[in-house]
Amino acid sequence: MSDKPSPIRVRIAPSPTGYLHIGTARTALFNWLFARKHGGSFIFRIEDTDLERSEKRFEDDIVRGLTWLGLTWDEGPFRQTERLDIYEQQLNRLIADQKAYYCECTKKKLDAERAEQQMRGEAPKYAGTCRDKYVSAEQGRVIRFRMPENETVSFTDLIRGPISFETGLIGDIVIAKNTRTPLYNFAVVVDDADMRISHVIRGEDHIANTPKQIMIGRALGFPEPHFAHLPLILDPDRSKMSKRHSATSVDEYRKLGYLPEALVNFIALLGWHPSDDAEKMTADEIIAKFDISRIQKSGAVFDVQKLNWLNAEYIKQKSADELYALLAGLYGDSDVLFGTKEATLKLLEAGKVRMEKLSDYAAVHDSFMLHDYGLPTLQGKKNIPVAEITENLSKLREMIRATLLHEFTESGLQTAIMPFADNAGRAAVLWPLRVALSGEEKSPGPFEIMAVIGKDESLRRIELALAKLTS
RNA sequence: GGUCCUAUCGUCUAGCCCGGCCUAGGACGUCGCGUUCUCAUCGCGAAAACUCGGGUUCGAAUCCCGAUGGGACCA
Repeated sequence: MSDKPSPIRVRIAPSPTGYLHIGTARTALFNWLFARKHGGSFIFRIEDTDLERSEKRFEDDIVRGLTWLGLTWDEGPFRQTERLDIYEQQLNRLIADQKAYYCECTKKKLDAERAEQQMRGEAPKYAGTCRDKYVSAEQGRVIRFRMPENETVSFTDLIRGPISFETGLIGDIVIAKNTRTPLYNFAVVVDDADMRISHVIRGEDHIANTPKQIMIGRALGFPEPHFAHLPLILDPDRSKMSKRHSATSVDEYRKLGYLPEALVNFIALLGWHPSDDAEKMTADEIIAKFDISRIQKSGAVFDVQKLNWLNAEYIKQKSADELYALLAGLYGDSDVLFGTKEATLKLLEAGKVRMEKLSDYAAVHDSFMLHDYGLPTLQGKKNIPVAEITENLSKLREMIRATLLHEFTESGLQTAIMPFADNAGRAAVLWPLRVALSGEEKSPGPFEIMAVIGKDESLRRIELALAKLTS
Protein backbone atom coordinates (compact mmCIF):
# COMPACT_ATOMS: atom_id res chain seq x y z
CA MET A 1 0.00 0.00 0.00
CA SER A 2 1.26 3.39 -0.94
CA ASP A 3 0.99 6.39 1.34
CA LYS A 4 0.32 8.67 -1.56
CA PRO A 5 -3.03 10.30 -0.83
CA SER A 6 -5.58 9.22 -3.37
CA PRO A 7 -7.28 12.08 -5.18
CA ILE A 8 -10.59 13.32 -3.86
CA ARG A 9 -13.39 12.03 -6.04
CA VAL A 10 -17.04 12.37 -5.05
CA ARG A 11 -20.28 11.78 -6.84
CA ILE A 12 -23.97 12.47 -7.03
CA ALA A 13 -25.93 9.43 -8.12
CA PRO A 14 -29.64 10.14 -8.50
CA SER A 15 -32.23 7.77 -9.89
CA PRO A 16 -34.25 9.32 -12.71
CA THR A 17 -37.50 8.19 -11.16
CA GLY A 18 -38.70 11.67 -10.24
CA TYR A 19 -37.88 15.35 -10.65
CA LEU A 20 -34.72 16.71 -9.05
CA HIS A 21 -35.57 16.73 -5.36
CA ILE A 22 -34.41 19.41 -2.94
CA GLY A 23 -32.75 16.69 -0.87
CA THR A 24 -30.86 15.37 -3.87
CA ALA A 25 -29.82 18.91 -4.74
CA ARG A 26 -28.51 19.38 -1.22
CA THR A 27 -26.52 16.14 -1.41
CA ALA A 28 -25.17 17.28 -4.76
CA LEU A 29 -24.25 20.65 -3.28
CA PHE A 30 -22.29 19.15 -0.39
CA ASN A 31 -20.44 16.79 -2.71
CA TRP A 32 -19.71 19.66 -5.05
CA LEU A 33 -18.51 21.87 -2.19
CA PHE A 34 -16.27 19.10 -0.92
CA ALA A 35 -14.77 18.57 -4.37
CA ARG A 36 -14.27 22.27 -5.04
CA LYS A 37 -12.85 22.87 -1.59
CA HIS A 38 -10.23 20.17 -1.95
CA GLY A 39 -9.49 20.41 -5.63
CA GLY A 40 -11.18 17.09 -6.29
CA SER A 41 -13.55 15.82 -8.96
CA PHE A 42 -17.32 15.79 -8.89
CA ILE A 43 -18.84 12.92 -10.82
CA PHE A 44 -22.41 12.65 -12.04
CA ARG A 45 -23.91 9.20 -12.37
CA ILE A 46 -27.46 8.31 -13.27
CA GLU A 47 -28.73 5.19 -11.54
CA ASP A 48 -31.29 4.04 -14.03
CA THR A 49 -31.24 0.29 -13.49
CA ASP A 50 -34.88 0.40 -12.46
CA LEU A 51 -36.18 0.40 -16.00
CA GLU A 52 -39.83 0.49 -15.00
CA ARG A 53 -39.59 3.70 -13.04
CA SER A 54 -36.76 5.50 -14.82
CA GLU A 55 -37.73 8.08 -17.38
CA LYS A 56 -35.79 10.29 -19.74
CA ARG A 57 -37.78 13.40 -18.78
CA PHE A 58 -36.70 12.97 -15.16
CA GLU A 59 -33.09 12.60 -16.21
CA ASP A 60 -33.42 15.80 -18.24
CA ASP A 61 -34.96 17.58 -15.29
CA ILE A 62 -32.09 16.52 -13.03
CA VAL A 63 -29.51 17.71 -15.54
CA ARG A 64 -31.32 21.01 -15.98
CA GLY A 65 -31.75 21.53 -12.24
CA LEU A 66 -28.13 20.89 -11.34
CA THR A 67 -27.04 23.18 -14.14
CA TRP A 68 -29.42 25.91 -13.03
CA LEU A 69 -28.02 25.69 -9.50
CA GLY A 70 -24.51 25.97 -10.88
CA LEU A 71 -23.43 22.56 -9.56
CA THR A 72 -21.25 21.67 -12.49
CA TRP A 73 -19.77 18.19 -12.71
CA ASP A 74 -16.39 17.15 -13.98
CA GLU A 75 -17.25 13.71 -15.31
CA GLY A 76 -20.45 12.17 -16.59
CA PRO A 77 -23.30 11.85 -16.70
CA PHE A 78 -22.69 8.10 -16.67
CA ARG A 79 -25.68 5.81 -16.94
CA GLN A 80 -25.84 2.44 -15.26
CA THR A 81 -27.80 0.99 -18.17
CA GLU A 82 -24.75 1.64 -20.33
CA ARG A 83 -22.50 -0.27 -17.95
CA LEU A 84 -24.20 -3.65 -17.82
CA ASP A 85 -21.12 -5.52 -19.06
CA ILE A 86 -19.12 -4.26 -16.10
CA TYR A 87 -21.66 -5.49 -13.56
CA GLU A 88 -22.02 -8.83 -15.33
CA GLN A 89 -18.29 -9.40 -15.18
CA GLN A 90 -18.14 -8.67 -11.45
CA LEU A 91 -21.24 -10.73 -10.75
CA ASN A 92 -19.71 -13.73 -12.53
CA ARG A 93 -16.54 -13.30 -10.56
CA LEU A 94 -18.47 -13.34 -7.29
CA ILE A 95 -20.39 -16.46 -8.34
CA ALA A 96 -17.22 -18.23 -9.45
CA ASP A 97 -15.65 -17.42 -6.09
CA GLN A 98 -18.78 -18.78 -4.36
CA LYS A 99 -19.30 -15.41 -2.72
CA ALA A 100 -22.63 -15.17 -4.43
CA TYR A 101 -25.10 -17.85 -5.47
CA TYR A 102 -28.30 -18.44 -7.36
CA CYS A 103 -31.41 -18.78 -5.25
CA GLU A 104 -34.56 -20.51 -6.45
CA CYS A 105 -36.86 -19.73 -3.56
CA THR A 106 -40.27 -18.51 -4.61
CA LYS A 107 -41.82 -15.32 -3.38
CA LYS A 108 -44.52 -17.34 -1.66
CA LYS A 109 -41.97 -19.36 0.29
CA LEU A 110 -40.04 -16.23 1.27
CA ASP A 111 -43.18 -14.46 2.42
CA ALA A 112 -44.07 -17.42 4.59
CA GLU A 113 -40.62 -17.51 6.12
CA ARG A 114 -40.76 -13.84 6.86
CA ALA A 115 -44.16 -14.05 8.50
CA GLU A 116 -42.89 -16.80 10.75
CA GLN A 117 -39.81 -14.85 11.74
CA GLN A 118 -41.93 -11.84 12.54
CA MET A 119 -44.12 -13.96 14.75
CA ARG A 120 -41.12 -15.11 16.68
CA GLY A 121 -40.00 -11.50 16.99
CA GLU A 122 -36.88 -12.10 14.96
CA ALA A 123 -35.26 -9.77 12.49
CA PRO A 124 -36.58 -10.69 9.06
CA LYS A 125 -33.84 -12.01 6.84
CA TYR A 126 -33.27 -14.71 4.28
CA ALA A 127 -33.27 -18.18 5.87
CA GLY A 128 -30.46 -19.42 3.65
CA THR A 129 -32.30 -22.27 1.93
CA CYS A 130 -30.24 -22.14 -1.27
CA ARG A 131 -27.03 -21.08 0.40
CA ASP A 132 -25.33 -24.45 0.33
CA LYS A 133 -26.99 -26.21 -2.53
CA TYR A 134 -26.34 -26.02 -6.22
CA VAL A 135 -28.82 -23.97 -8.18
CA SER A 136 -28.06 -23.36 -11.83
CA ALA A 137 -28.37 -20.03 -13.53
CA GLU A 138 -31.43 -21.32 -15.33
CA GLN A 139 -33.18 -22.40 -12.14
CA GLY A 140 -32.16 -19.33 -10.20
CA ARG A 141 -34.69 -16.62 -9.64
CA VAL A 142 -32.23 -14.17 -8.13
CA ILE A 143 -28.57 -13.90 -7.18
CA ARG A 144 -27.76 -13.58 -3.51
CA PHE A 145 -24.66 -12.36 -1.75
CA ARG A 146 -23.15 -14.77 0.77
CA MET A 147 -23.05 -12.55 3.87
CA PRO A 148 -20.55 -13.63 6.54
CA GLU A 149 -22.49 -14.90 9.55
CA ASN A 150 -20.70 -13.52 12.58
CA GLU A 151 -18.86 -10.38 11.78
CA THR A 152 -19.08 -6.82 12.94
CA VAL A 153 -18.79 -4.31 10.13
CA SER A 154 -17.61 -0.92 11.30
CA PHE A 155 -16.89 2.27 9.51
CA THR A 156 -16.06 5.76 10.64
CA ASP A 157 -18.58 8.19 9.36
CA LEU A 158 -16.98 11.57 8.69
CA ILE A 159 -19.95 13.28 10.28
CA ARG A 160 -21.12 10.80 12.90
CA GLY A 161 -18.04 8.92 13.99
CA PRO A 162 -17.89 5.14 14.37
CA ILE A 163 -20.95 3.12 13.38
CA SER A 164 -21.17 -0.66 13.42
CA PHE A 165 -23.54 -3.41 12.35
CA GLU A 166 -23.70 -7.18 12.85
CA THR A 167 -23.60 -9.06 9.56
CA GLY A 168 -25.62 -11.88 11.10
CA LEU A 169 -28.62 -9.60 11.25
CA ILE A 170 -28.39 -8.70 7.59
CA GLY A 171 -28.54 -12.08 5.89
CA ASP A 172 -27.92 -13.03 2.29
CA ILE A 173 -29.25 -10.08 0.39
CA VAL A 174 -30.32 -10.17 -3.24
CA ILE A 175 -27.78 -8.32 -5.35
CA ALA A 176 -29.12 -9.05 -8.84
CA LYS A 177 -32.06 -10.59 -10.60
CA ASN A 178 -29.66 -12.10 -13.12
CA THR A 179 -26.21 -11.21 -14.40
CA ARG A 180 -27.66 -8.54 -16.70
CA THR A 181 -29.91 -7.04 -14.03
CA PRO A 182 -27.93 -5.87 -11.02
CA LEU A 183 -29.68 -4.32 -8.03
CA TYR A 184 -28.91 -1.05 -6.31
CA ASN A 185 -26.56 -2.20 -3.55
CA PHE A 186 -24.41 -4.12 -5.97
CA ALA A 187 -24.26 -1.65 -8.85
CA VAL A 188 -23.32 1.17 -6.48
CA VAL A 189 -20.34 -0.72 -5.13
CA VAL A 190 -19.06 -1.62 -8.57
CA ASP A 191 -19.55 1.89 -9.87
CA ASP A 192 -17.96 3.63 -6.91
CA ALA A 193 -14.89 1.40 -7.21
CA ASP A 194 -14.72 1.69 -10.97
CA MET A 195 -15.01 5.47 -10.78
CA ARG A 196 -12.44 5.53 -7.98
CA ILE A 197 -14.78 7.39 -5.63
CA SER A 198 -12.84 8.41 -2.52
CA HIS A 199 -15.70 9.78 -0.43
CA VAL A 200 -19.29 8.65 -0.49
CA ILE A 201 -21.30 11.63 0.76
CA ARG A 202 -25.02 10.89 0.78
CA GLY A 203 -28.19 11.15 2.82
CA GLU A 204 -28.67 9.60 6.22
CA ASP A 205 -31.31 7.30 4.76
CA HIS A 206 -28.45 5.26 3.30
CA ILE A 207 -26.74 4.41 6.59
CA ALA A 208 -28.28 0.94 6.68
CA ASN A 209 -27.04 0.25 3.14
CA THR A 210 -23.47 1.04 4.04
CA PRO A 211 -22.57 -2.23 5.79
CA LYS A 212 -24.02 -4.22 2.89
CA GLN A 213 -22.00 -2.23 0.41
CA ILE A 214 -18.85 -2.51 2.47
CA MET A 215 -19.19 -6.31 2.62
CA ILE A 216 -19.79 -6.57 -1.12
CA GLY A 217 -16.83 -4.30 -1.76
CA ARG A 218 -14.61 -6.47 0.43
CA ALA A 219 -15.74 -9.63 -1.35
CA LEU A 220 -14.77 -8.00 -4.61
CA GLY A 221 -11.44 -6.84 -3.20
CA PHE A 222 -12.16 -3.17 -3.74
CA PRO A 223 -10.60 -0.36 -1.70
CA GLU A 224 -13.06 1.11 0.81
CA PRO A 225 -14.15 4.71 0.33
CA HIS A 226 -14.76 7.10 3.21
CA PHE A 227 -18.39 7.60 4.15
CA ALA A 228 -20.27 10.67 5.28
CA HIS A 229 -24.00 10.61 5.91
CA LEU A 230 -25.77 13.92 5.72
CA PRO A 231 -28.72 14.74 7.97
CA LEU A 232 -32.10 14.70 6.28
CA ILE A 233 -34.12 17.71 5.22
CA LEU A 234 -37.35 17.66 7.16
CA ASP A 235 -40.86 19.00 6.75
CA PRO A 236 -42.29 21.17 9.53
CA ASP A 237 -43.67 18.01 11.18
CA ARG A 238 -40.07 16.72 11.34
CA SER A 239 -40.57 13.84 8.94
CA LYS A 240 -38.45 13.43 5.84
CA MET A 241 -39.32 16.17 3.37
CA SER A 242 -41.97 14.97 0.98
CA LYS A 243 -44.33 16.18 -1.68
CA ARG A 244 -47.16 15.73 0.73
CA HIS A 245 -46.18 18.77 2.76
CA SER A 246 -44.11 20.99 0.54
CA ALA A 247 -42.71 21.73 -2.86
CA THR A 248 -39.87 19.25 -3.22
CA SER A 249 -38.68 19.66 -6.76
CA VAL A 250 -36.01 22.18 -7.60
CA ASP A 251 -37.88 23.20 -10.72
CA GLU A 252 -40.91 24.19 -8.66
CA TYR A 253 -38.72 26.62 -6.76
CA ARG A 254 -37.37 28.01 -10.02
CA LYS A 255 -40.90 28.54 -11.28
CA LEU A 256 -41.96 30.19 -8.04
CA GLY A 257 -39.26 32.74 -8.64
CA TYR A 258 -36.46 31.73 -6.34
CA LEU A 259 -32.98 32.61 -7.51
CA PRO A 260 -30.45 29.78 -7.76
CA GLU A 261 -27.93 31.65 -5.61
CA ALA A 262 -30.55 32.04 -2.87
CA LEU A 263 -31.54 28.39 -3.00
CA VAL A 264 -27.92 27.25 -2.91
CA ASN A 265 -27.16 29.58 -0.02
CA PHE A 266 -30.21 28.45 1.91
CA ILE A 267 -29.69 24.76 1.29
CA ALA A 268 -26.05 25.00 2.33
CA LEU A 269 -27.21 26.35 5.68
CA LEU A 270 -29.49 23.36 6.22
CA GLY A 271 -27.26 21.21 8.35
CA TRP A 272 -24.12 23.21 7.94
CA HIS A 273 -22.85 26.48 9.39
CA PRO A 274 -19.63 28.41 8.84
CA SER A 275 -17.46 29.17 11.84
CA ASP A 276 -17.92 32.92 11.43
CA ASP A 277 -21.74 32.97 11.55
CA ALA A 278 -22.03 34.35 8.02
CA GLU A 279 -25.52 33.85 6.58
CA LYS A 280 -25.57 35.44 3.17
CA MET A 281 -22.77 33.96 1.10
CA THR A 282 -21.89 33.53 -2.54
CA ALA A 283 -21.04 30.05 -3.76
CA ASP A 284 -17.34 30.95 -3.72
CA GLU A 285 -17.57 32.14 -0.14
CA ILE A 286 -19.32 28.93 0.83
CA ILE A 287 -16.57 26.90 -0.80
CA ALA A 288 -13.94 28.89 1.07
CA LYS A 289 -15.67 28.40 4.42
CA PHE A 290 -16.86 24.84 3.84
CA ASP A 291 -15.70 22.21 6.30
CA ILE A 292 -17.32 18.79 6.32
CA SER A 293 -16.67 18.35 10.03
CA ARG A 294 -19.02 21.24 10.73
CA ILE A 295 -21.98 19.38 9.28
CA GLN A 296 -24.81 18.80 11.70
CA LYS A 297 -25.83 15.32 12.86
CA SER A 298 -29.56 15.85 13.20
CA GLY A 299 -32.15 16.68 10.58
CA ALA A 300 -33.03 20.24 9.59
CA VAL A 301 -36.50 21.58 8.95
CA PHE A 302 -36.89 23.34 5.63
CA ASP A 303 -38.03 26.80 6.75
CA VAL A 304 -39.47 28.53 3.73
CA GLN A 305 -39.59 31.86 5.61
CA LYS A 306 -35.84 31.97 5.86
CA LEU A 307 -35.52 31.02 2.22
CA ASN A 308 -37.87 33.87 1.37
CA TRP A 309 -35.75 36.31 3.34
CA LEU A 310 -32.57 35.20 1.58
CA ASN A 311 -34.26 35.32 -1.79
CA ALA A 312 -35.46 38.87 -1.09
CA GLU A 313 -31.90 39.81 -0.18
CA TYR A 314 -30.62 38.52 -3.50
CA ILE A 315 -33.41 40.22 -5.43
CA LYS A 316 -32.61 43.55 -3.78
CA GLN A 317 -29.05 43.33 -4.90
CA LYS A 318 -29.96 42.73 -8.56
CA SER A 319 -30.07 45.64 -10.98
CA ALA A 320 -33.32 46.51 -12.76
CA ASP A 321 -31.84 45.18 -15.99
CA GLU A 322 -30.94 41.85 -14.44
CA LEU A 323 -34.38 41.51 -12.90
CA TYR A 324 -36.02 42.35 -16.17
CA ALA A 325 -34.09 39.61 -17.92
CA LEU A 326 -34.96 37.11 -15.20
CA LEU A 327 -38.63 38.02 -15.23
CA ALA A 328 -38.88 38.02 -19.01
CA GLY A 329 -37.27 34.58 -19.08
CA LEU A 330 -39.80 33.30 -16.60
CA TYR A 331 -43.01 34.98 -17.79
CA GLY A 332 -42.34 36.48 -21.21
CA ASP A 333 -41.91 40.15 -22.14
CA SER A 334 -45.56 40.97 -22.56
CA ASP A 335 -46.46 40.01 -19.02
CA VAL A 336 -43.55 41.92 -17.59
CA LEU A 337 -43.76 45.22 -19.41
CA PHE A 338 -45.28 48.23 -17.67
CA GLY A 339 -45.87 50.50 -20.63
CA THR A 340 -42.43 51.10 -22.01
CA LYS A 341 -39.26 49.20 -21.24
CA GLU A 342 -37.91 52.35 -19.64
CA ALA A 343 -40.88 52.67 -17.30
CA THR A 344 -40.61 48.98 -16.48
CA LEU A 345 -37.00 49.37 -15.41
CA LYS A 346 -37.96 52.29 -13.18
CA LEU A 347 -40.74 50.21 -11.70
CA LEU A 348 -38.34 47.36 -11.06
CA GLU A 349 -35.82 49.64 -9.38
CA ALA A 350 -38.51 51.06 -7.10
CA GLY A 351 -40.44 47.84 -6.62
CA LYS A 352 -37.76 45.24 -6.06
CA VAL A 353 -37.74 45.82 -2.30
CA ARG A 354 -41.31 44.55 -2.35
CA MET A 355 -40.47 41.20 -3.88
CA GLU A 356 -39.52 38.10 -1.95
CA LYS A 357 -39.88 35.98 -5.04
CA LEU A 358 -39.92 36.85 -8.70
CA SER A 359 -43.53 35.70 -8.73
CA ASP A 360 -44.36 38.64 -6.47
CA TYR A 361 -43.75 40.84 -9.49
CA ALA A 362 -47.37 40.60 -10.62
CA ALA A 363 -48.52 42.26 -7.40
CA VAL A 364 -45.81 44.91 -7.64
CA HIS A 365 -46.73 45.62 -11.25
CA ASP A 366 -50.34 45.98 -10.13
CA SER A 367 -49.45 48.35 -7.30
CA PHE A 368 -48.37 51.00 -9.81
CA MET A 369 -51.68 50.84 -11.67
CA LEU A 370 -54.60 53.09 -10.79
CA HIS A 371 -57.36 51.25 -8.94
CA ASP A 372 -60.92 52.30 -8.62
CA TYR A 373 -61.63 54.10 -5.35
CA GLY A 374 -64.25 56.20 -3.59
CA LEU A 375 -64.25 59.48 -1.74
CA PRO A 376 -63.80 57.92 1.73
CA THR A 377 -60.50 56.38 0.62
CA LEU A 378 -59.30 59.76 -0.58
CA GLN A 379 -60.22 61.31 2.77
CA GLY A 380 -58.48 58.63 4.72
CA LYS A 381 -58.93 57.59 8.34
CA LYS A 382 -58.49 61.21 9.45
CA ASN A 383 -61.42 62.16 7.29
CA ILE A 384 -59.73 65.15 5.65
CA PRO A 385 -62.34 67.70 4.46
CA VAL A 386 -63.12 67.63 0.77
CA ALA A 387 -62.34 71.31 0.39
CA GLU A 388 -58.88 70.89 1.83
CA ILE A 389 -58.11 67.95 -0.43
CA THR A 390 -59.33 69.86 -3.45
CA GLU A 391 -57.14 72.80 -2.59
CA ASN A 392 -54.07 70.67 -1.92
CA LEU A 393 -54.46 68.55 -5.03
CA SER A 394 -54.93 71.67 -7.16
CA LYS A 395 -51.74 73.15 -5.85
CA LEU A 396 -50.00 69.82 -6.30
CA ARG A 397 -51.21 69.72 -9.90
CA GLU A 398 -49.59 73.08 -10.57
CA MET A 399 -46.34 72.05 -8.93
CA ILE A 400 -46.22 68.84 -10.90
CA ARG A 401 -46.96 70.66 -14.13
CA ALA A 402 -44.08 72.98 -13.34
CA THR A 403 -41.65 70.14 -12.66
CA LEU A 404 -39.13 69.74 -15.42
CA LEU A 405 -38.98 66.36 -17.08
CA HIS A 406 -35.40 65.67 -16.03
CA GLU A 407 -36.41 66.41 -12.44
CA PHE A 408 -39.28 64.00 -12.65
CA THR A 409 -37.60 61.45 -10.42
CA GLU A 410 -38.37 60.25 -6.92
CA SER A 411 -35.85 62.59 -5.32
CA GLY A 412 -36.56 65.47 -7.69
CA LEU A 413 -40.27 65.31 -6.93
CA GLN A 414 -39.56 65.04 -3.26
CA THR A 415 -37.49 68.22 -3.33
CA ALA A 416 -40.20 69.99 -5.23
CA ILE A 417 -43.15 68.90 -3.12
CA MET A 418 -42.01 68.23 0.45
CA PRO A 419 -41.72 71.91 1.47
CA PHE A 420 -45.34 72.39 0.52
CA ALA A 421 -46.36 69.20 2.33
CA ASP A 422 -44.58 70.32 5.49
CA ASN A 423 -46.36 73.63 5.27
CA ALA A 424 -49.86 72.42 4.59
CA GLY A 425 -49.55 69.34 6.78
CA ARG A 426 -48.07 66.13 5.51
CA ALA A 427 -51.09 63.96 6.19
CA ALA A 428 -53.44 66.26 4.31
CA VAL A 429 -51.16 66.46 1.28
CA LEU A 430 -49.39 63.14 0.97
CA TRP A 431 -52.30 60.84 1.73
CA PRO A 432 -54.71 62.27 -0.88
CA LEU A 433 -51.89 62.54 -3.39
CA ARG A 434 -50.99 58.91 -2.95
CA VAL A 435 -54.58 57.72 -3.11
CA ALA A 436 -55.13 59.83 -6.21
CA LEU A 437 -52.17 58.07 -7.78
CA SER A 438 -52.92 54.54 -6.66
CA GLY A 439 -56.52 54.36 -5.51
CA GLU A 440 -55.38 52.15 -2.66
CA GLU A 441 -55.16 52.26 1.12
CA LYS A 442 -51.77 50.66 0.90
CA SER A 443 -49.39 51.30 -1.95
CA PRO A 444 -45.91 52.49 -2.84
CA GLY A 445 -45.19 56.12 -1.99
CA PRO A 446 -46.48 58.98 -4.17
CA PHE A 447 -43.03 60.03 -5.41
CA GLU A 448 -42.19 56.47 -6.29
CA ILE A 449 -45.36 56.07 -8.28
CA MET A 450 -45.01 59.37 -10.14
CA ALA A 451 -41.43 58.70 -11.09
CA VAL A 452 -42.49 55.39 -12.60
CA ILE A 453 -45.67 56.43 -14.40
CA GLY A 454 -44.32 59.76 -15.66
CA LYS A 455 -45.63 63.29 -15.74
CA ASP A 456 -48.60 62.93 -18.07
CA GLU A 457 -50.04 59.92 -16.35
CA SER A 458 -49.50 61.50 -12.94
CA LEU A 459 -51.44 64.57 -13.97
CA ARG A 460 -54.16 62.46 -15.50
CA ARG A 461 -54.65 60.58 -12.25
CA ILE A 462 -54.77 63.81 -10.26
CA GLU A 463 -57.36 65.29 -12.61
CA LEU A 464 -59.43 62.17 -12.08
CA ALA A 465 -59.30 62.67 -8.33
CA LEU A 466 -60.23 66.32 -8.66
CA ALA A 467 -63.18 65.37 -10.83
CA LYS A 468 -64.28 62.87 -8.22
CA LEU A 469 -64.17 65.57 -5.55
CA THR A 470 -66.34 68.03 -7.42
CA SER A 471 -68.93 65.57 -8.66
C1' G B 1 -41.64 -5.41 15.24
C1' G B 2 -36.03 -5.41 14.32
C1' U B 3 -31.63 -2.44 13.34
C1' C B 4 -29.34 2.19 13.11
C1' C B 5 -29.07 7.51 13.79
C1' U B 6 -30.25 11.71 16.75
C1' A B 7 -31.59 15.63 20.95
C1' U B 8 -29.61 24.15 22.56
C1' C B 9 -34.99 29.72 21.38
C1' G B 10 -41.17 28.30 16.93
C1' U B 11 -37.14 27.42 12.85
C1' C B 12 -31.69 27.29 11.05
C1' U B 13 -27.77 27.26 14.38
C1' A B 14 -22.85 29.09 17.75
C1' G B 15 -20.83 26.92 22.02
C1' C B 16 -19.81 20.69 23.25
C1' C B 17 -14.09 17.22 20.94
C1' C B 18 -9.86 20.56 24.74
C1' G B 19 -15.44 21.42 31.52
C1' G B 20 -15.24 27.74 34.33
C1' C B 21 -14.83 33.62 29.47
C1' C B 22 -22.59 31.22 29.00
C1' U B 23 -26.36 36.44 33.31
C1' A B 24 -26.16 30.53 26.48
C1' G B 25 -24.23 34.29 20.99
C1' G B 26 -26.09 35.06 15.78
C1' A B 27 -29.91 34.65 11.88
C1' C B 28 -35.16 33.89 10.10
C1' G B 29 -39.91 34.57 12.00
C1' U B 30 -42.93 37.23 15.88
C1' C B 31 -43.83 41.77 18.76
C1' G B 32 -42.64 47.08 19.86
C1' C B 33 -40.41 51.89 18.57
C1' G B 34 -38.36 55.19 14.85
C1' U B 35 -37.59 56.89 9.60
C1' U B 36 -41.58 61.76 4.74
C1' C B 37 -49.12 59.96 4.89
C1' U B 38 -50.23 54.08 4.04
C1' C B 39 -47.52 49.67 2.69
C1' A B 40 -42.63 47.85 1.74
C1' U B 41 -37.40 48.89 2.65
C1' C B 42 -34.04 50.52 6.36
C1' G B 43 -32.47 51.42 11.70
C1' C B 44 -33.05 50.29 16.91
C1' G B 45 -35.08 47.25 20.77
C1' A B 46 -37.85 43.08 23.19
C1' A B 47 -39.81 38.23 24.18
C1' A B 48 -37.99 33.34 23.14
C1' A B 49 -33.89 27.41 24.23
C1' C B 50 -29.45 23.87 27.02
C1' U B 51 -35.56 16.99 26.91
C1' C B 52 -35.59 14.59 31.78
C1' G B 53 -33.09 11.77 35.81
C1' G B 54 -28.73 10.11 37.98
C1' G B 55 -23.40 10.35 38.35
C1' U B 56 -18.04 12.53 37.87
C1' U B 57 -16.14 17.44 39.50
C1' C B 58 -14.83 22.99 43.59
C1' G B 59 -17.63 23.79 39.00
C1' A B 60 -21.41 20.69 33.34
C1' A B 61 -25.07 23.03 27.79
C1' U B 62 -20.13 20.89 27.63
C1' C B 63 -17.64 14.29 30.33
C1' C B 64 -20.19 9.24 31.79
C1' C B 65 -24.75 6.20 32.52
C1' G B 66 -29.98 5.64 32.05
C1' A B 67 -34.83 7.11 30.57
C1' U B 68 -37.86 9.68 27.27
C1' G B 69 -38.80 12.08 22.73
C1' G B 70 -37.86 12.50 17.35
C1' G B 71 -36.27 10.34 12.77
C1' A B 72 -34.50 6.84 9.04
C1' C B 73 -34.06 2.03 7.06
C1' C B 74 -35.80 -3.07 6.61
C1' A B 75 -40.19 -5.67 6.68
